[in-house]
Amino acid sequence: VVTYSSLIAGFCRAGLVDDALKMFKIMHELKCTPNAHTYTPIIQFYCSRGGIGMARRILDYMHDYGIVPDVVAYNVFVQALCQAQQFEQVETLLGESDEKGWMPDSVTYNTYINGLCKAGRVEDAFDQLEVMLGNGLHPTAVTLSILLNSLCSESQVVQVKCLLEKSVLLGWFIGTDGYNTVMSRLCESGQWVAALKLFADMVKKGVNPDTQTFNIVINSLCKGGKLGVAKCMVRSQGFIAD
RNA sequence: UGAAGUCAUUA
Repeated sequence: VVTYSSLIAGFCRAGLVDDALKMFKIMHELKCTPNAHTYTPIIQFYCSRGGIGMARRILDYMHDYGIVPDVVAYNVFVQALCQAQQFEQVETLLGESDEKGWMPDSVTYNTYINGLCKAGRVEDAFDQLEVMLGNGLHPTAVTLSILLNSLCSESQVVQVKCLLEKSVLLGWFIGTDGYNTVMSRLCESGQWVAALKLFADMVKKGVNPDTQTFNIVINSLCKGGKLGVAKCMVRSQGFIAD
């Protein structure tokens, strides 16, 4: 199964569904039973091409044939629903999760929250965050990055600073990814001074900048013509340029 | 599972 699932994933990634589907035939001949890993890439392929109906049919098929779709399979589907802005469908799907035998995880909610944010429904996104927390799930680095990202595009630096402070009170740890998100929003509006301040902030708090952090800052310095400072940054301790 | 599939931020 692992061998064929890997092949199927590879074909799907390359856009070659037909070849992927041929693998199912071979598996059948070998009496090799597909599992959720086997089907998920196929579901994702159709989802990425707007084939939500097809994806749904595959999920139903799996269910009928006793290959219970797991949380990853559903997460792929949730993302497609979000991209199509079919949020009521997401609600329905989550509501039925119990009887369908799966439990939404942090990726499920991250996907949903991100979809709502991107659709401009930030209030709803925060409601879902509450639901997520109510289900005993902790916000991950990705959750925070999603929220910070939307707050940065919605409002101004001041409010983001508030969130950075509040995050400590809430016990949420904003790490490298969270800072990267905020800094890239700042840089995109040419606020490289604020970005550099934040850079200093994170170092002070013991959050280690990674290669992406440096790239974000260096990129904005270059765009702003601050080539000297940019060159300095490249020579920084612990930075591995890529 | 220490082998396969899903979410955000830079280029």
